[in-house]
Amino acid sequence: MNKFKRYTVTSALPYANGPVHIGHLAGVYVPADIYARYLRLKNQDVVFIGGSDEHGVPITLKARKEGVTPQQIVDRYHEIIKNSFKDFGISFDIYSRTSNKIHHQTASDFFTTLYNKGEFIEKTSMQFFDEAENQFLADRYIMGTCPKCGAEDAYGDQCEKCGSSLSAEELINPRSVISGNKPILKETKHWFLPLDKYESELKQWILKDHKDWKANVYGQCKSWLDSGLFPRAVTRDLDWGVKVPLEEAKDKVLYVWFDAPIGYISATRELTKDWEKYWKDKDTKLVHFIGKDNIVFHCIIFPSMLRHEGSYILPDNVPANEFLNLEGDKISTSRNWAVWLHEYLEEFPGQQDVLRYVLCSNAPETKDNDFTWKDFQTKNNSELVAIMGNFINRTMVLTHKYYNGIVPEPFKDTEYEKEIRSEIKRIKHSIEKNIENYKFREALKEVMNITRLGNKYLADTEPWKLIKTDEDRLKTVLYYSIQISAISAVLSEPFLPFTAEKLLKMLDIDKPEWDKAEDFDLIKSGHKLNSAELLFSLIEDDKIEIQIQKLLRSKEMNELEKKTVLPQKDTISYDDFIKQDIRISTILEAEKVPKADKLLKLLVDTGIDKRTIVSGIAKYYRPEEIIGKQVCVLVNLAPRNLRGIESNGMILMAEDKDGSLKFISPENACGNGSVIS
RNA sequence: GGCGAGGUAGCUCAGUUGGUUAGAGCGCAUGAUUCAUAAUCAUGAGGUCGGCGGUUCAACCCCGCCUCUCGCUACCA
Repeated sequence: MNKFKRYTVTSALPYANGPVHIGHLAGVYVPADIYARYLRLKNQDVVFIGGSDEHGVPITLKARKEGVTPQQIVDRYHEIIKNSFKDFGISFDIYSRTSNKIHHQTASDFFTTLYNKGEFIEKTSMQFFDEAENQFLADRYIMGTCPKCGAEDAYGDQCEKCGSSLSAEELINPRSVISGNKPILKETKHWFLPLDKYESELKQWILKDHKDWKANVYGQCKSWLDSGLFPRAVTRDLDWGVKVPLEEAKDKVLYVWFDAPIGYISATRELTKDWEKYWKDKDTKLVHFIGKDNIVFHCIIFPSMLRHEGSYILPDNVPANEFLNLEGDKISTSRNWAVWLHEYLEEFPGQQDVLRYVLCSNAPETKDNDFTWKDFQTKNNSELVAIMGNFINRTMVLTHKYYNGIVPEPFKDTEYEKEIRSEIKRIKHSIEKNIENYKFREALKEVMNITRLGNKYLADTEPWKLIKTDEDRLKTVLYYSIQISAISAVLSEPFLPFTAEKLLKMLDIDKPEWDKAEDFDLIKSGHKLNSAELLFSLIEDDKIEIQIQKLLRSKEMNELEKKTVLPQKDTISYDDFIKQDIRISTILEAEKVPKADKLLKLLVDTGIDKRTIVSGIAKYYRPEEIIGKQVCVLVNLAPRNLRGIESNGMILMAEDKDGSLKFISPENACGNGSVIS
């Protein structure tokens, strides 16, 4: 680890449109914090950077919906996020935000440098423009009728009714979300980062030079690189964000993914005048902690920006984690299926380390993992309390009972003490090696092995018997137990900072350096220990039950949500209705469309003719079970090519709230071609 | 369908360049123990290492096919 003179550690910027939950913590902030705390204990020069990502369209939409400004939205969540991180002990050297002036300046300068070097390519295209509001409309700002399902409230990028991804030009009767007016198409110019040109250097840098990256990270990069990169727009027609520093683009802002990672740099600038050595010196090790959804930005796009700006170093590693699930289901903000950090801090006051411990020991380092409250309780009660808390308590109580809390003078080491010394040394090196390789789960296990070793030591030497038989031996055993306690305070600090602090206070010593934590003289003989307190407390069933009930309520709310029906559509005339020609038809043949997950190719007898229809029902019906079934078919729908097969009509389906589809069939057999009206 | 990551004891996970009886923690069972928040310590039960085939003297590890989970992506009217 001596290859580098200093470290720049960044953690993904949380998006300031909601609070932080355990998924964010387990994936990014807990590991990043452990890493940063460890480096500090090793007396390394380290900056640990965080901040809120405050730009982008979703924030402007949320603001509009609530009738407030985007700034008010981000102010609100920035405060919540920042405070909860602080209370949770995430030890940022700075937690900044991208709506800061210094960030706007930094991002703007960054763009200018790339612009002046001629890195960008410029492209002009037609985009929707709201004349009344005098602004271009992002895809999310346009609504219209979905060309695929006819839903009237499809967005410019996606129809939420049918799930199709769309481009704004496809919408029928597009309207501006802002004014309701019909937008016009207007020419607009944008700047693109030519990732395609960087392909070969990226291949060299990642695929050849960084085989050491985690399998999931390396694999995903390889996948992107192998399938070919394309230029990516770095500007948008919006008014919330960092203004593009060009006269001809004064109504445009930088695309949020372009400005957000620059936020790491801005925050460092805000932190120290010396910021450049953390970003531009070859002797600095840059590490980005992120979740797997961010791999492409941090491994491909941001490094390309850094490299071509010219003066920056590239990340040495990007240890991305997978996702954490909650009680078997995906964590979801919109479904309120989450454990929110700010709520945890209120409901489990003073128990930050329990959550830190559970999230680290079960961190999704190699694959998605599951957080359950039962597991949370077990890990607290039978690991933190029973192993670590218990050993400390035993040591404290014995010392107070036999020597009034005064650390005794050791008599003579036996083979056992020599073993203890070498085992502690091994554990310490193992923790170091694992942290340096981003294996925090394994490192934490070794931390627990320290007090596990202590418990065994006490059981084997039986100091409660020695008091009657061999006091010299007793003094040695207690001395060693106290040293083990002090060592565990140091080596557990990155993982359990609150506990470490409490323990040091009990032992009444200052925080020693990491490298001293293999010497057995952190506390001198004759030193007086403070009174014993419990490091951890048992968590009873009722406390866990409350949390489980809380989640069940979320589930019930979601069920209720499912039962709410869509509002009635606008009134239509009878003439509108009878334009649709719906007939009873019988399915004659059915087969899966190759290379498509959802499609079945059907031959149906409509009474009028026998025709082919392609339908997206493969997830709900198997071909063989639907042959002979009577269904309703919209027969006069314009034909459409799907996967190269012409589909002549549409099978009418009932769609449940969970998205599952069911046929509409006549109660009794009915002649093919019967009209439905 | 394509790509990526996974599928190892009841649960959560390790398994280094293929080499004799596959490991850990928790949980479980039995025994020991009392300094300790019934916590601790010892011992043990429990796995055809997702399935099939191949390479090899030898495969959890390499190759092929299949299957399940997660993510990205394509296809639903």
